[in-house]
Formats: sequence, structure tokens, C-alpha cells
Amino acid sequence: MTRHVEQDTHAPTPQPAPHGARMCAGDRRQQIAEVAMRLFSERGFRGTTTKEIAQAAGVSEAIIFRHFATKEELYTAIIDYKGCVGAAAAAAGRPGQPPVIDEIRGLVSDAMEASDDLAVFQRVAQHMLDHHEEDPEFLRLLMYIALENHSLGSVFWDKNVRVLYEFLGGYIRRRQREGAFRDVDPYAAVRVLVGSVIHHSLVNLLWDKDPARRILRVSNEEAARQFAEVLLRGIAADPGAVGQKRAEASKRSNRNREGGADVKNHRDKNKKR
Amino acid sequence: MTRHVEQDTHAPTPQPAPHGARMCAGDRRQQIAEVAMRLFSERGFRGTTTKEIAQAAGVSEAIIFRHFATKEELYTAIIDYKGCVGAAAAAAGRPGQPPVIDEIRGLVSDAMEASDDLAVFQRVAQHMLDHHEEDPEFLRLLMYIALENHSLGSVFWDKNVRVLYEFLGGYIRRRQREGAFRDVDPYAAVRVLVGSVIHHSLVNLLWDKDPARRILRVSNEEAARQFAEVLLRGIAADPGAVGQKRAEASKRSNRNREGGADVKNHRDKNKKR
DNA sequence: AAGATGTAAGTAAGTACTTACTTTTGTCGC
DNA sequence: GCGACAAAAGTAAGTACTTACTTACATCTT
Repeated sequence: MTRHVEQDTHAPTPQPAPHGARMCAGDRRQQIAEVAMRLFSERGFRGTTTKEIAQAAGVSEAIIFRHFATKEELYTAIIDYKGCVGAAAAAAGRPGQPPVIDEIRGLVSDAMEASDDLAVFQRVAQHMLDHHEEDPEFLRLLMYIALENHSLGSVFWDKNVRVLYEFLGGYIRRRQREGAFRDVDPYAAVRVLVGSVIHHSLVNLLWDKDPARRILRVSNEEAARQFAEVLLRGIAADPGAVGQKRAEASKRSNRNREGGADVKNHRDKNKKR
Repeated sequence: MTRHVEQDTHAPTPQPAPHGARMCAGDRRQQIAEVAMRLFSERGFRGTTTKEIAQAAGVSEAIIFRHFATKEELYTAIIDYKGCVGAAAAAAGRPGQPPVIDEIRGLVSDAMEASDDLAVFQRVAQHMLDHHEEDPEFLRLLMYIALENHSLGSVFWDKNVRVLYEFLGGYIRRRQREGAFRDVDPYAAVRVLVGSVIHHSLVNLLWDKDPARRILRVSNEEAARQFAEVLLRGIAADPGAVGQKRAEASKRSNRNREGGADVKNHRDKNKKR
């Protein structure tokens, strides 16, 4: 139990000899960081001991302090890593890659050009939901950092959420100028979408953990569509046109999303009632 | 610095002699609980030491263990207190009063009877926002409990949030049967409103702390109106009618909100705004 | 042999919780 | 009223254990 190397589902960890073998400094450092990341996200900074980290990493405590001067420095390195790196890049072990927001930008740029509002909202929502589901550490860490008032909290926030607000807020403002949306505070509209999404992920992660017993038992795709549709109808200048718009734009947007196993666009799979 | 009695802004703490004087057991127990509640909400269970609690309460550590067998028991007592008691009742030092959901029920029962959808959503939203603002400990505690996987987390959740989902979900389902709302998952609709509200409070509490620099700089009333309106238009069968409905219903709802000294208008305490 | 990678066994300062003891307070026979 | 007295409210100084972090020394690779 003490000595085994953590193997993430889709992350190619440096992959050393499986049994407590020697590693070069870089690999060891990264391995410690990854193990610590998991523990910190589960129990917070104060709740995680260096001894636990060492045990989980399969090394002695002193090794940790050879690679990180203090526990605080280790935490900070992790926050920096999680905060500045896109989830996909992080999973692939490529630090320094573009942050999450750039993934989103790429995802919706064509929908934005085409003014396909539903696709814009829906893709952003689903991307966030998927991200939170496949990397629950992210959300937990985000919350712990905020609650524990870590100094890097604001950086984490600015790089991950604030930019998203500005990005979506800018789009909504543009569409308002074009007369497509009614006169609401753009950031209030973003708050509705982002709030629904984050709250949904948070609830599923922290309280309604058992998927079989959830209050709201829907796939990410379905949730994203519902949230996006409520927001769009909620701020549209002419809400009656929403349905048409979707039908008209659905070809473009679907083509762009994830080929291969075609996104099942079952129109209304309504549930228990 | 060591020895002073905490004095909450609006809660009539047992009010003993101001200088570390002797208290009867009940008062001391409550005082310790209140001080500990503040500390736990700030730093979490693991992050708060019994020594700190003792210092903040102006007593020796042993006193804490005279009143609570373990730190865990103290924490549990606090969760129970916060979780089962309405904020108002808690502030007034009257434990055992009806929980928050009953306040909400009372707040919107007339609007529900009148099918004034906007008023229903808006009042629920504003009540929650006000509650979170005047009692930030609540949200922080909620998050810490969930993150730290405390065993009472599910109780806290069930009594505070789940009932709200069922309550609002039931209303939405009724209005769907009446043909007023389109066919969305009622709980998805609730998630949009509750998600917007909780996320709004959480953001303001944990990240966007400085009110002058907030991304979304609106009063609770304004935020509640925006969220409610987006949701209502988002799920209305005939969104064009929303404006009219509001105008038509505004007499009823407004009468209830502001001027009515007779109506049990939700406590609009003196708060900074 | 040099230098990086590792460890066992510390240390000082916490940690939750206890023990042995003192001070205050209500009350009851007088 | 008053002193004896018991129960309650308080404390100082522990206990046994954990914490973050160090030191002195061993082992591997080149």
C-alpha cells in the first residue's frame, strides 16, 4: 500500500520502473506534484500532510523537501500548473500549453462568426461540464484555494474564469448591438450560464455524488443544451425565433463538433414525468 | 488581544460581563459555538485549532472540552445548528426554529397562488442572495463541509438545498401542466436559478470580494430580477407575454415587497449597500 | 571519484485532549 | 445575615502524538 506509482487513466505519467525505482529529478518532481495535487484537491492544503504525500508517492519525506523547499512551494507549483494549463495539455503532461480559455475560443470561434448563439452557449457549457467531469481535482482545488485564501487564488481566478466572463460578455454585447439580444447586463447573462454549469458540476461532485440518485439526472450534453437554451430564450430579443435558428444552424455546428461517433442529437429526450 | 468577548452585529449574544467574566454553562456553550462557527467557516475543520477557538472565546482550552467532548462534536453541533435553523432564527439566538425553506415558502406562497412566476423566482433569488450576504459563514461552511466530506454534509444538503429544488420543481411542473411553461426538465430550470444565485454569492464572497471592482456590479435586488427574468423568459411557453405578465402582476407583488408594513416582508436588515 | 538520488532518524513546534487543582456561586440550616 | 458546603466554572501544566522540515549518511550512475 505504501509503495506504488500512481497511474492516471489518461495521463502518461513519466512511467518509471514500477517498483520504487530511481528517477531523474524532473520526473520525480513531476510525480510528487501529481500525487500531491490529488491529495491537496481531496483534503485541502492544511488537511494534507507531507508524510501522506511521501507515502503516496512511494518515497521518503525528505525527498519532497529536496524538490520543493516548503510544502507551500509545492502547493503553489501545483496551483500554477493547474491554473495556467489547459486540461488536455495537463493530462498529456505538456505544461506551458495554452490555458483553458484558448480551447474554448477555438471551439466556438466559427459559431461566433456565424452568430449561432445556441451553439456558442451550448459548446461552452458542455466543454466546461466535460472538463469538470474528467478532472474533478480542478474544481475541488479551485474551491479549496478560494476558501483557504491562498494568495494565488486571484491568479487562478483571473486566468480561468474572469477571461471567460469577458470573452462571453463581449460576444453578448456584440449580439445586443446587432439587435439579437435584449438589453440585459451581459455579465449577468454570463453569470446565468456559468453559474448553472459550475453549480451543476459542483453539486454532482460534492453532494449528489451517486449518478443513479441525482436530482437532475442528465448527460452533460443534455445539461449543456438545457442551460444554453434557457439562457438564449431568456435574453433573445425575439425568443420565438430561437427554435428556427437552431434548426437552421444545426448543420454547421454539428459538423464542427467531434467527428466519428456522431453526436446523438435526439431532440427531446425528456425524462421522468 | 487574548481576552475579549465576541459581539456579533445583530445577534444578542448572551451578553455577559464584558471582561472575561464567569458564565453559566448554557451561555458559555453557545458563546464557544459561535466563536468556533466563525473560525471553522474561515479556515475549515482541520484548519482551525482548539487553541485558537479558546483564545478567540477568551477561555482556556480545557473549557472547550468541558462543554464538547471532542472537536468533532463541536463541529457537528455547529453544523446541526446552522443546517437546521433559519438564518433569522439563528441570528436571534433561537435554535430549533423552522429552517430556511419555510421562510421561502412563506415568502412566495401568495405569488404562487397568483401564478406570478416572476415574483416567485425573483423573491426566492433575492432571499437567497440576501441570506448569503448577511451570513457569509453559511456558504463557507457549506463548502467546507462538502469538500471535507463531513458525514453531516448530506443532512446539511438535504435540509437546505434539496427541499428547495423539490419545492420550486413542483411549482414549475404545475405551471407546465397549466401550459404556462414549455417542456423543460423542471429541475434543470431550478438549477439555472439556484446555480446563478449560488454562483453569484460564491463569486462575490470568495473571489470578486471588492464590491467596487466586481465583474458584475449590481445590487441583490437587481441580480435577482435579472436571473429571474432570464429564467422566466427562458422557460415560458410564450415569452412575449412575460413583460405584460410582469406589468399586470407588479401591483400584487410590489405591494407585498416594499411598502407593506403589515406583510411579513422578508427582513430587510440594515446592510451596507 | 563526483554528483545526483535516496533514506533513517532526528528536531522543535504544534495538535487534540487530560489531569490535578483553584475560584466562584447559589443555598440551606442556623 | 452568615458561614459551611457542594456543585459548577475556571485554569496551568501536563500527555501522547503529529507536523513540517533537517541532518548525517548510504547507494546508484557515469
